[in-house]
Amino acid sequence: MPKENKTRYVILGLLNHQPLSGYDIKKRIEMSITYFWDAGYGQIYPTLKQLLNEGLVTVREAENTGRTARKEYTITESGKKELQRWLSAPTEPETIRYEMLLKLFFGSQIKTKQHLASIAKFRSTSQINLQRIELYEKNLKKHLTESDDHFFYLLTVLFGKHLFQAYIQWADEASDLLAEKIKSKEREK
Amino acid sequence: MPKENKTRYVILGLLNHQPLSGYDIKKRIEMSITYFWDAGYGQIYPTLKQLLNEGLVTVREAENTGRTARKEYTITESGKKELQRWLSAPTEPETIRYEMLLKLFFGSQIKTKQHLASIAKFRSTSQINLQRIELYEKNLKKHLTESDDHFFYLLTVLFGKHLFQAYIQWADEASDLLAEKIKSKEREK
DNA sequence: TTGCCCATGTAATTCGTTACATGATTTC
DNA sequence: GAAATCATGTAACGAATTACATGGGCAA
Repeated sequence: MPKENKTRYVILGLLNHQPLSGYDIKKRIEMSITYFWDAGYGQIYPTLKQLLNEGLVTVREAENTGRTARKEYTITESGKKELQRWLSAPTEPETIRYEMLLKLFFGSQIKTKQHLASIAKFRSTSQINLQRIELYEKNLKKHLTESDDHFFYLLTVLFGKHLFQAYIQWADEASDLLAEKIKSKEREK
Repeated sequence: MPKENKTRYVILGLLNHQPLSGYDIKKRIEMSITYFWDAGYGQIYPTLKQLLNEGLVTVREAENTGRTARKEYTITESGKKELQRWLSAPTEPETIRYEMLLKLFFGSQIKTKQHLASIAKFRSTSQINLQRIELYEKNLKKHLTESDDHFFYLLTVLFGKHLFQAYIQWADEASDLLAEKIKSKEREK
C-alpha cells in the first residue's frame, strides 16, 4: 500500500477543524469515520512526527489537566494548502478486498452449513452497523443547518447506509440460495 | 496489512482446482475475482516461492510451447489442508477504506461542483462494473448445474451486484442533495 | 487496590506496490 | 519490423499492524 500516505490527510483534515492531540485524533476517528477509515496509535504518532518535520503542523505542550504531558497539534498554512491539494486531486477507483468473498469463491471445499453460519454472522454485524448509522443520520439531520460540515458528514453516513443495506440484502439472498441448495441435495438422497 | 497473508490462499484456492503457472494465476485473478481481490506479479512470484518452501505446493518445468521456461505449480496434500483450515476459520469483519468518502467528509473545504464531478465519475465506473457483473451473472446461471464451483462463484457475483447497485443509488442521492445545496445557495444571493 | 481511561510513544515485522530487468514468440 | 502477449523474476520502498513499554489520575 505505498504510493500516497492517506492517513496524513485524515489527520490534516481533523486538525483543520481544531487543534488536537494524537489521542484526540484517535478518538475522533473512532467516533465519526471509523466505518470507512481507521488508524492505530502506531500510525498516528509517527505520522504526526512526519507532518511536523514537513512543517505542515506545529506542536505545543498543553497541560490542561495535571495528567501526563499532552501535546496539541495545530495545522499550519502549508498544511492547509497540502490538504487542499489532496482534496482537489482526482481519486483513483478504490480496490476493495473482501476475505469473506474469497472464502465463498473457493467455497465448494467446505460444508454448506458453515457458509450459512458465516453469512449469518456477516448479516448480524451489518445490521448492527446499519442501526448505528441510522442513528447518526437522525442526529445529523437535526443539526443540518448549523454548518456545512454536517452536510458532508451526512453524505458519508448515507453511503454507509446504502452499503450496509446492500450487505444485508445480499446476505438474505445468498442464505436463501444456500438453503435451497441444501434442500435439493436432500431430495436427491 | 500484516497479520495473515491472504494472497497465499488465493493461490492455493486456484491451484486446488488445477495446476497453474504464476502467469496463469495472474490471469485467473483478473478474469474472475479482480473486483474483490487482486495481486501483482511482484506478490505472486514471491508467494509461490514461499509456498514451495513450506511444502504447500510443488513445481515442475513445463515446456508445452517453445516459449520461455514455464513453471507449473501443483498443490500438495498439506497445501490442501492449509486451504481447508483457512476456509473453516472465522472471518474477521472487514475494515474497508474509501478515500472518496474521506474527501467528502472534509468536503466543506472545496467547491461543491468538484464533489459533483467526482461523484459522477464514481457513478460511471460503478455502472461499468455493474454491467460487467450482470454479464457474469447471466453466463453463470446458464452453467449453474455443471458444478458446485459455479454456484459459489455466483454468490460472489451477486455480492458485487448488490454492492455496485448501492454505489449507484448513493451517488444519485448524494448528487441530488448537492445540487439542491447549490440551488439554495444561489437563492440566498 | 484493582482496573479503566488518559496519554505518548517505539520496534519488529510484513504485506503490497512500483519500477526495473530480461527475453522469446506470435501477430499485424 | 513493431507491437502485443507469454513468461519469470528482483529490489526498493512505504504503509500498516501488532506487540511492547511506561506512567499518572480517578472511580468503584
